[in-house]
This record gives sequence, structure tokens and C-alpha cells, in this order.
Amino acid sequence: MSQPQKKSQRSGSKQNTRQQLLEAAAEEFAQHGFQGANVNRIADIAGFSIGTVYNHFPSKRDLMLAFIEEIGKEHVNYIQDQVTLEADPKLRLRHFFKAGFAFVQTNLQKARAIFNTLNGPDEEFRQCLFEAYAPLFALLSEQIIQPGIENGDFREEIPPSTAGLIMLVYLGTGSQFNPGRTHWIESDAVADFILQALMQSK
Amino acid sequence: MSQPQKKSQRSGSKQNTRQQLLEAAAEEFAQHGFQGANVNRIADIAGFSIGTVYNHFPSKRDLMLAFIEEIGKEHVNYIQDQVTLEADPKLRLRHFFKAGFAFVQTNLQKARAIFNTLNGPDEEFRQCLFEAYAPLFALLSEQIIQPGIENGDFREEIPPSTAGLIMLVYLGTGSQFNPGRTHWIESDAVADFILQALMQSK
Amino acid sequence: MSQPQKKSQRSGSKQNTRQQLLEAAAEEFAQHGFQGANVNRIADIAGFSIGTVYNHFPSKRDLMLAFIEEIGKEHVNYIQDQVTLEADPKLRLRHFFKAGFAFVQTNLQKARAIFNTLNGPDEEFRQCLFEAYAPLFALLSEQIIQPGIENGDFREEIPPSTAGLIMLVYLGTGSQFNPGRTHWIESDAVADFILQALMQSK
Amino acid sequence: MSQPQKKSQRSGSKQNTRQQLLEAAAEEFAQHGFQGANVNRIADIAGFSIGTVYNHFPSKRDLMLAFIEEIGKEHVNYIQDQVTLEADPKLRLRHFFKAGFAFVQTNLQKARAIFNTLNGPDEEFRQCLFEAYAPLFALLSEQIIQPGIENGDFREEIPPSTAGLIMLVYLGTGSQFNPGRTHWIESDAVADFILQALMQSK
DNA sequence: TATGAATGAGAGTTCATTCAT
DNA sequence: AATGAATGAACTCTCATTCAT
Repeated sequence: MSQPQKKSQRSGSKQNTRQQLLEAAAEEFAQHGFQGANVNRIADIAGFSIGTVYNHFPSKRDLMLAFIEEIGKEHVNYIQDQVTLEADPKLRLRHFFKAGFAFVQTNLQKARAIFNTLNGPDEEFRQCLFEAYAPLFALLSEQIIQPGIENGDFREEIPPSTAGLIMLVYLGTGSQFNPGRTHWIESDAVADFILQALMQSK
Repeated sequence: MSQPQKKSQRSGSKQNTRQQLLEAAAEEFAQHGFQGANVNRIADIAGFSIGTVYNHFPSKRDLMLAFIEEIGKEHVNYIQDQVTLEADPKLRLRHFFKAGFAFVQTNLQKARAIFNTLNGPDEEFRQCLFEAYAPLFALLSEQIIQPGIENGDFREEIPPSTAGLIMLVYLGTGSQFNPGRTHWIESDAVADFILQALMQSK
Repeated sequence: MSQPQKKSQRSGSKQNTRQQLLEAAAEEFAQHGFQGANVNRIADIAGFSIGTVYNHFPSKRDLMLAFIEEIGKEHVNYIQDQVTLEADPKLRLRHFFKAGFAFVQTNLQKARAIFNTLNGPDEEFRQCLFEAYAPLFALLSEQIIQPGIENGDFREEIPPSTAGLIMLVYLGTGSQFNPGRTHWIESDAVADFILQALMQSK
Repeated sequence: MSQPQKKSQRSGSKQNTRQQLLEAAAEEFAQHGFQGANVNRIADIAGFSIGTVYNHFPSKRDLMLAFIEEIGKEHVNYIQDQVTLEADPKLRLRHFFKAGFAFVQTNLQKARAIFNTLNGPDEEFRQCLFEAYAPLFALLSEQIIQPGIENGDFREEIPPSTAGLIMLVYLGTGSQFNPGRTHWIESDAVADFILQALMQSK
């Protein structure tokens, strides 16, 4: 399919090879899902031979798990960094969606691969994803909702399940991003909607 | 896996065979996704031979498409029926979630199969799903949000994207239902959250 | 594929059904060969159900054997009748090719099915064909070559293998007939060629 | 069927594997025709696993096409080499048949596979064969018939279709070779017959 | 006699994984 | 560390044949 790169074009470090394989895996998983992904094609996309893939990851399944952890960390870190730049809980929520959506747009292949794992049939992958994204729950609960209640911005009776609900809204809206689609809900529209539900009626 | 039924046990109508195959397909698709589903196993679950599956559906893919259309109709009809029993927009929204969650719980296999198609990698399946569920968008917009604005229950400035947002919340929360999971958000909690976002501040 | 005929359209005699099945078989065998032929499709072309085929022929193989015998008889009888209208050996040879080619043109499907059996891999079919066409060998030897030598038209030293050679020329040229092909050697050109080889040099 | 070779017995070159697969394919195609040929059996005969076949040829059909091209080249080259050893047109014709028959006898499997493709139902294969054997037409016309007419050996009024006729005689007689058969026409008998038809009456 | 749903062995093809180089 | 030919279990799909109606 794609021409294997000349060896001289690659920097040659083990770390680098691994990264290129993970990038290629993201592309393949995004387009075909885990079951439909083809390890030979991943090797091809990365510009390595099939043997190299297996020198770095013991199996296709392990490659997937490594991919989930990797991208999960990136995604979570990016949102965390953006959110904590602000102090105000309402602005934090806005930045939560803004940062989340920005990450999706700039890492489209990876995000798609993640989103289709989210409701996929494989329980192990879902568990792995859940663990990778757990910090975002904590972020929402402890750094956004709690302070918002404390400073009087948000209603007091907000139930504990709300953090989960907001996560679902984020994941649901995030997964709708698709270059070919016409309707894509803006991050601010989503944040406004959530804020309406959270804020005190005046 | 399951014991093949005796022929005498089957009523023998072609329609009936088709239904049993679709039920079996739901189970298999729910557990393994489309790519991981095994047509031999579907035949086995249904109590028929593999040939019978292919006498009724030209390919695994066509079986999937037939399944999506079928379950989509059932799902949509069930929600529509329950929602239109009520007149009040706020109650309608509550019933939207109540009926939706009830359908998911009593048709767990089918619902799981649908939810993992929703963000799956197959564009044709997603398109098919979108068309099957389009009536729910109309229901939300025309039978719930619009009347709610008109009778003064809901805020006037609700943007058109909101129906889509609510759909995403429904699909997101619905897809979280899982017998093994401890946390399952109640339909009323979800409806309350949405109503907070929609209703006039007094 | 093709619409099954209404029963009322068929005369209903067993003999007639058999004929229609053989016609349909010819079409299918011509287009796909024996191995590639599909009994369901044969039933479809004939306008009967699959069960009817098996009521008339115990297996696909038996259907093929019946077809070879039937068409072989027709083909041989037609050539024999035309050839024996003439008395002169040279004219008889000419009519051998003329009649043979005419039969091929008016029974294209059947002829193609026969020709591709001729060098096909199935020994039983080849044997059956050989027996069906044996009368043509006798015709060439006893009714054409022999009399031609006796009346001084043909050379005396013609070897016994010549009848076989002429058969091969007939079968080879006959099998070249193809509606899409541009080059089709005329029966007279072939007969002239053969006559040149047989006749006395003056 | 045949014992799988030890890996150490194979020289290991990719080219070599391909050749062995083509040899095995010839055997299988000869015995069962294209439709009846079994790719698993081909792998088995060649002493490789099924996967290896598909590493070298994308499909059974492509394997057949590769086989036709390969054997066609061999066959044509062999006849061309033998024929052009002679200068005299009459001897050339004799060598055409002698070489052709010799090739058939020493490459029986391959020749049978070719001959049953010749009148088989598959148009693509026939076209491929036609192209592979086109050089033999040119050889007959330009290197045998034309020179023969020019040097006065052959009659002047020989029609252009004659080269095709001779090809058909060659293919027809060649395809009759069969170890189980009692009657096999000798190449010289065929050549004599053709020469009688071509040569000037004195 | 005709029907056609059901059967299931069998075939072509895929692709994760291994291992000698 | 990288390669890629070889492997073979597993899967989708075909179709000759059966048999209850």
C-alpha cells in the first residue's frame, strides 16, 4: 500500500519506532475498529515490516491496550492543563469542552478510535479506557462542580451522578465530530446547556 | 451452545424463521460487535443451520442492516407511543427518558448491539441507524421542545441544536446500562438535569 | 432471477417438463460449465422449482449425462440426414461441414456446452460424448471416405486415422463459433481444405 | 496427499516457491479444471500451506491467469525454437507438429490444463490464452506458409484463414493425447495431411 | 407431481502470529 | 532491531440435495 520508508529516513531510536507504530495503529483502529484492524496494514502505514510490530508489542490486543493508555494520558493531560489555567468554575466548565473539542479536532484519528472503543463490545478495553479517563471525573467533581457549589455559582442540590452525566455529554458530543458531517455542535453551545442545568436560578 | 430446536417445535413460517434469526443476531452482535460476530454462531443460537441464515439474508452485512432497521423501528415506536400518552411537554420529556430506559432494560441485547454501532467504524451502519432514529429527533423538536416554548415552560432562546444534544444525552446514558456496572443513572435524574437546562428561571 | 412461469403457461406433460429442464440446463452448462453450473439457476431458468429438477433427474451429474445423450443424438441425426441427401462423396463432405456448422449456429448454447465438455476434465462425460458421437466417425469412414476412394475421387493411401482427424477439424472449427468473435471460418473453406488433402493430384 | 517438504529441503527463494506453486496448480487444474480445482489441494501438492499460495497469488483466478501466461510462453518458445532450426517450409511444418506434440508429451499436466481451458466457459481465460498463443499464428503465417508459397512449394490460392485452421488442427490433435487412450495420431500423420492440403499438385 | 425451506459439507480467502535470517 | 515468507485456524458464503407439505 504505502511505500515503506527508507531506513535512513527514520531516526532509529526504539522510542521513535514505538511512537510511529502507535500513530499508525490509531489510524487503522479509527478506520476499522479493533476487530477489523489489520496488523499488516498497521506495519505498512508505519513504514515498518510486520515483524517489527511484534518486536514492540506482543499481540494486536496489547497494541490496542498500549494505544488506549497512551492516548488517554495525552487527552486527559491536555484537558487538565487547559482547565486549570482558569480559576472560575463556570469558565473551567467552558474550557473543559473547548479543550476537549480542540483535542478531538487535532487528533481526529485517535479520538475516533477511542470513541468507538467506548461502547464497543470488548469489556477489557472499556475497563482500560475507564481507568485512563478516571482523572477527568475527578477533575469535574473536585475542580469544577464542588468549587462552583461552594462559591454559590451552582445549585446546592446537584446530585453526585452529575459528573458522570457531564462526561457522557462530552463523550457523546465529542464523538459526533466528523469531517463529512454538516452538523457539529459548538463547544460553547454544549457548555451553555450544561451551565443552564447547573446554575442557580436567579 | 444452545440446543438446536426440533423442527416440529418450529411453527415453520418463513416470517417466524426470520424473526428468530434476527433475535439471535442481536445477541451475537451485542456480545461481539459486527466484525466479531460469527454467522455460524448466530445460526446456532437461532437453532438453524448456517444455510438457513443465508437463505434469509444475502450476507452478514445485510443481516446487520436488517437488524438495525428492525430494532430501530421497535425502539422509536415504543418511545413515541409512551411520550404521546402525555400532553404536558415537561412530562413528555420525563417519559421520553423513562420509556427509552425501559426499552433498553427489556431489550438489553438489542440495545447494546445498537449502541456499539452508534460510534462504530462502519459508516454505512451509522447512516442506517441515523435514518432509523430520525423520528426521535422530530419527536423531541416538534412534540416536546416547541410546545414547551409555546406554553412558556421552556426558555425562548433554546437553540436548534438542543434536540440533538438531548438525543446524545439519551444515547450516552442509555448505552451505560450494563448488568455488571454498579452505577446506572436513573431516568428521572437525567430528565431533571435536562429540564433544569430547558426551563425558565423563575 | 427470471420469473417462474405460471403453471397454466406450461402444457404440464412430464415429457415437456423434462425438455424444458434440459433446455435450461444447456443454457447454464454453456455459460458456466458443469462444475460452475448451479442447479437452482437451472430450475429458475426453466421456470420450475428446485424440487422439480430432482424429481426428473437424480443428480446434477445425471442431468448432465442426459443432456449429452440428448443433444448428441440430435446433432448426429441432423448431420446424418443432411449428408445422406447427397450421393457424391465430395459433396457429402461439404454437407458434413455445412450441416454441422448450421447446427452449431442454431443451437449455440447446446453446442457450446458440448464443446467445453469435449476437452473438459471429466472422463465420464468425455466417454459419454464419445459414444454419442461415434456414429459420425462411421459416417465419415464408411459413407464418405471409403466411397470416395472406391470411385477414384480420393487418394488410395489415406490412412485410417484420417476420419479422426477430420472429426477433430470439425470439432475445432465448430467450437470457434462465437457471436462476439470476428473471425469465423466458413464451412466451405474448411471443406475445401480437407478436400485438397484427400483428393487425387491430377 | 503428498508429504509436505521439510523447510530445509526448500532452497527458500521466493521465485522457487512461486514455481512450485505453479507446477502444483498445473497438476490440479489438469485433473479437475479451474472450477473443480481446490486451492487447499494445490498447496498440499506443492508442499506449502494454504497461506503461502495466497501470499504469492491474490486469488485462485489470478493463479490460473499466471499459470496460463507462464505455460503459454514456455510452449510457444519451445515450438518457435524447434521450427526455426529448419529453413525449408515443409520441414518447418513437420517440426511444428513434432515439437508441439513433444511438448505436450513431456508437459502432460500443463498441456491438459491448457487444452481444457481452450473451450472452457471462462471468457477471460480464453482471451488470456489467445494472447499467449498469438505468436504461433504469426509463426505459421509468416515463417511457414508465406515462404512456402514464395518458393513454390505451396499453392498460391491458400486463403488467410488457413493459419487458423492449422492451429485448430494442432490444438485438436494435441488435446487428444491421453495416456489411457489407445489411439493417438502421430505428428507426421497430421503433418502429412496438412501438407497434402497445402502443396502444389504436380 | 410440484414446491421451496432447510441442511451442512466444502470451498475460497483472511490475517494474527512465528521464526530463521 | 528489523525483516517478511510461511503458517493454519477460523470465517464467510455456496450450493447440491432432502423431504415435509
